[in-house]
Amino acid sequence: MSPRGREPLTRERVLGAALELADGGGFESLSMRKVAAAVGVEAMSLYNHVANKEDLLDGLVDIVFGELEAPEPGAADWKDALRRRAHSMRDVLNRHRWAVGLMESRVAPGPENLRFHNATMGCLREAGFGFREAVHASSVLDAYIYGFALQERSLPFDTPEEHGAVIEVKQAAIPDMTPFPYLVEVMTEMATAGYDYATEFAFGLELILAGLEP
Amino acid sequence: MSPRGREPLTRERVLGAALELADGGGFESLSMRKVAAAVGVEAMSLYNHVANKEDLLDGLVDIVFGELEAPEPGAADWKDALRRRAHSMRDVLNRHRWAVGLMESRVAPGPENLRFHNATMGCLREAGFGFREAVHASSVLDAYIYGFALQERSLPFDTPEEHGAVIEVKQAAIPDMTPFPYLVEVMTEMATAGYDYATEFAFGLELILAGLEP
DNA sequence: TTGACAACCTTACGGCGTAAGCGTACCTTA
DNA sequence: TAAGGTACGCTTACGCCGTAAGGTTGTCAA
Repeated sequence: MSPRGREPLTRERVLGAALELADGGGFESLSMRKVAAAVGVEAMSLYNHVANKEDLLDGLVDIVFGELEAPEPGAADWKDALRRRAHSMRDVLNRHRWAVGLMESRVAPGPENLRFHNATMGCLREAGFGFREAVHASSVLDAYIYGFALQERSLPFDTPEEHGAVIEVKQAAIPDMTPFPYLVEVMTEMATAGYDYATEFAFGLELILAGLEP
Repeated sequence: MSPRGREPLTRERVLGAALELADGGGFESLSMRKVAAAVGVEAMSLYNHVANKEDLLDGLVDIVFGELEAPEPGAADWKDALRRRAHSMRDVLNRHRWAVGLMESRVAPGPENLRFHNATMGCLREAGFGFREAVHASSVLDAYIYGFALQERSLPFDTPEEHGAVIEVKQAAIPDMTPFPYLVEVMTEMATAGYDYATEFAFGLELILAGLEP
């Protein structure tokens, strides 16, 4: 039980506060001191619940893995299962943009990580993919999904209006665009017609799914 | 001219030293003080040649863009031009693994960045792709390439022998793998047969290229 | 000769991750 | 009830980090 009435600090509370700070946009400035302040404690007290900052990040990444919709091994429509898996990953990675580069780079994979990858391989194997083919399929899908999330993360605007404004600023900052006529075309076209990431994502995803067969 | 005979420090020398440190594996611990020491100067002296650390990173990223093989607008075989572009990107991103997450996230794109993207769009437009289709094509290709590089970067081994060793360690660290039979299959299979990134990359690339037509 | 300027310097500030060790409230066992 | 152990919070301190402020010095143009 907790001393002095305050409800007890746990690893879950620490990770929850860190997740909130990271999602709030302050991932690159996320620090042990700020997490500690968010849970009303001094920095060093966190070390009773996480081994170090790396361990804290491992915990965050596994929470994100837990939010992903794992495909069901043995699903009737394996292609649709993979489609829904992909859209789930894009949604989740957009909620937690800081996580994009970290998902597959943890040395110590957490339980949700294992669960998710096991389900993906299971779905492919049960759909009739051979072992090598299943690895190929998950590799190309994940590369595309993470790569798309990476590109989507790096654009500093969300609405089409912001989009246009940013492009104008960028164009103004570059002294002479005449050597790059094809880029000028992209920028003017996008400034007027906007850009829809969801459509773009679906295009590439369907292209890849169409090329996959057991 | 330089005082005291020592050849003058330039932005290029600063970026060169920083690139060497980053490629040497110390990107996450790259600091202004270390770059300064590498060029025989105090940290604050760097600020005569770069605005700040962000500007230094912008410079590094543009150097990497400069190493990429840009496709030629109007190439006879546009598909092969894109294929060579993709392999060039994988090669370069493997030489500069720290750059993977940074390439498309710079607020201020450098001249080599502009040159490369202009060439890519030009190659697609001249191959007969409509404007929207060209954007689709470059989006799916780049997402795949960057995503693949991201996954390749995060694996902490290079040779098949190291690969096996790492897998054994990982498997030993996880208490009970029985809930994840499909993962066990992957790990044992890979430990014996190894894993070839080049083949894996080519598989996905050809799948995507096969699905692209003007 | 003078004065401006560029390039390198020292100093200092606030923030970082975390090692070391202290204090106190609680639980177990005698 | 008393004694000892343990869990969990705390303070302090170290060596890093990026960079603001401003000093020094060697080289030029006027």
